[in-house]
Amino acid sequence: MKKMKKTSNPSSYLCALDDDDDDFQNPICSQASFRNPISQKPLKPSNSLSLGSRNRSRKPKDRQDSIFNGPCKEKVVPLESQSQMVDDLSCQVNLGLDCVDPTISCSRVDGFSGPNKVGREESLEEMVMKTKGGVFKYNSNSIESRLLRSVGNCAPSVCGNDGESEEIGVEDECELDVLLNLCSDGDDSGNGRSVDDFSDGLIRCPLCNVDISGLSDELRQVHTNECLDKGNSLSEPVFQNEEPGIQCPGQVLNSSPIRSPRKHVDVSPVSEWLCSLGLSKYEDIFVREEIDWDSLQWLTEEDLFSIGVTALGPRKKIIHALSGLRKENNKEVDTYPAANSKTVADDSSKIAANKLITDFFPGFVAQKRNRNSTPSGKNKVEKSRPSSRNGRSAVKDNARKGKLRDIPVWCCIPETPFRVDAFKYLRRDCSHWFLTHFHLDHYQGLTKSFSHGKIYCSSVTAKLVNVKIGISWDNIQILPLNQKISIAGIDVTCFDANHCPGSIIILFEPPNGKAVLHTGDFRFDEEMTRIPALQDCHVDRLILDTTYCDPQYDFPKQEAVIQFVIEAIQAEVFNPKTLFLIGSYTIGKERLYLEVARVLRKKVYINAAKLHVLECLGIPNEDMQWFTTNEQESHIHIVPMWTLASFKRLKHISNQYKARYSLIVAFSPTGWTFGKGKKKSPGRRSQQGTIVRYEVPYSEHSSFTELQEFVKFISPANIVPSVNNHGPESSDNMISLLTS
DNA sequence: GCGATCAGCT
DNA sequence: CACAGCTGATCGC
Repeated sequence: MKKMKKTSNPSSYLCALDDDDDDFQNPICSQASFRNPISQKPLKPSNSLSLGSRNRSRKPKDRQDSIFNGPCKEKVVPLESQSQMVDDLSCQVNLGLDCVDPTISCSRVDGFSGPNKVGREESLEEMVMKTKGGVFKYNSNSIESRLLRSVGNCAPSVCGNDGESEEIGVEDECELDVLLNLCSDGDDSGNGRSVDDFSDGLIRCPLCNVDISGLSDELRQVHTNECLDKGNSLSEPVFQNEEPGIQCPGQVLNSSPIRSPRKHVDVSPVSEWLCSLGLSKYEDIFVREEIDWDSLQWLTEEDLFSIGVTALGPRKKIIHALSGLRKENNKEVDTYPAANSKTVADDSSKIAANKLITDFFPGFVAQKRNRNSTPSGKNKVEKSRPSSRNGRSAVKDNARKGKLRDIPVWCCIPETPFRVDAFKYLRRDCSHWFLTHFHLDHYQGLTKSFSHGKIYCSSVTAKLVNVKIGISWDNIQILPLNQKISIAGIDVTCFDANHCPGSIIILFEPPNGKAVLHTGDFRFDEEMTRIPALQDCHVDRLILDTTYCDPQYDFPKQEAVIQFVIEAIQAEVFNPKTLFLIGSYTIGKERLYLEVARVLRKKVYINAAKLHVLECLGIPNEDMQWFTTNEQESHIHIVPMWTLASFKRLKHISNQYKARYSLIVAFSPTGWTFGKGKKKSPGRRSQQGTIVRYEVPYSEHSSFTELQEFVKFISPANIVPSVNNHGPESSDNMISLLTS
């Protein structure tokens, strides 16, 4: 495999002292941290730390000075800032390399690996059991364990072709194929004209191929709707190629575009619906009885019995689901007046024909809007909204008209009936919803009323989805790590994304050989390059987490930052009147504070809600012991990130704890610390009175160089940035940065 | 009253 | 500028 770039070049993190007193940097610490290849040299447990055993011998004054001067003092001071530093160095704490004993193996950074580092496969059942029993090991997400388990796991990839074979006949293409290809998401996978084919700069009608570039959005819609109406008269063939969407788990997808003769009754939505209920075995019966979507609604329990669904369980399941369906249909009828039915996509019985016309230009409208919106607009899982002036009424308007928001291209997997992190765009033409991890911007739109099929995610995410949102286990399918499984006839393999607990990277391998790798949010790790499935697979489309797709974001490895935080705390931990605060998200940053606890052998305080969440992560008991919900037991508190965002809030906390603590030291772990104009240090320090805040570049997203490494490793034919993708311009920009 | 959605904010 | 949220207002049921 290729040689990884060393991001922790000591010199790159050295910088001059900040001009601003309030934003003082300690370059000494940064150097100490980055010289230390922590990933190879384990941290030393605190009980054997040499640092004056945590400064017990220091005088009170020294203590005060120490924390205000930065966390760690090194004997060797970089030349450029020595003179400025000297005044501040009032204590001789020697941290950094000197206190690291390379002979002591601290389990740490692979603390997230562990008991599950076993060289065996973990069956789906086992995973479900473990998850349900609350003992699923978080560590099983570790790269090591994952790798071990992946050995021998990955069957020869079906996508190992040269990327040129177009087995789904290009020559068989007809207008309807084109339409269906476009429906599948504007895929550029080769057969048929797709949005990417507009590279001639012209926007063409997907149906008649006439150049409609000169028309406004509205007129394009009108034009294409007219074509659609014409096309509807051929409604029968419209469904001919819809089969991929109705494949059931385990079924082998027929890659030939020429399908077996179709019945006149369209049962595909029914089949899909049955699959979503886990009752695909009754599909044949429904086909035989020619039960289409309409007649489905009228089925009674007696009918079911008479056609052969004799088992009570499935019968009840179907009846229950039908009643929900009817309710929903009534709702839809109310919400979407018949006059607008032409543009209503929310009817599974008309999957293709009634697709929103804007869906035929995936990304286009959204991109255009995004270009008009402020560049600061968060774009993750799309945040394109109409102008804020009358945004709300516009949204309402759209809802009334039955318009659905366009699904961003990075939420769709071409040639599959799958959507990824697309719960904001729920609709009934899809019943396979993948969730890469449990962060709000990825599961937004998912509520306990979800009834759109199955949610596919890791066991940790599954548990959170169940516990925190209230989704029934019936609607959740746990994806095993490093194990190729077949869903709707498409090979799917998941890998640990090294983002937050339960986060996954997903490899989709449709029968056409054009594999799609969706990273979700991820932090690249060299270990990923040793995953056989990723080594062997030719990835046609890489849907990439481009959060930090800018060379300025070249932050250090997590281990280095963890070390920095540990040292910073160590430098002051002797002082019982110091309160340490570490920021975290709902999930995320666990590795940081758990490591702090383990190395310092100090419990950290979390509130009950946080404990509840952590219990879902399958953290081993030996690690759970470091958490306490009794705040008296700890002076290291885990708090939400935004608590640390402003000194105003910190002061509020300070006041609350006036009696107990005279000093607050807060750590805000965020990659943005490395933004423009920010100092390249592992701990940007600022202070107001008795409150000290470190912004530490602890990121759970890939740095720019890591992104480059990953792209080089995957060598995809196409890249689709999933973050900060405001349209072709920004997308192309990011891609050229990555591949330069 | 409750859940969902959204704007504004950090 | 914004990781991944939170808070409060509003809306629909």
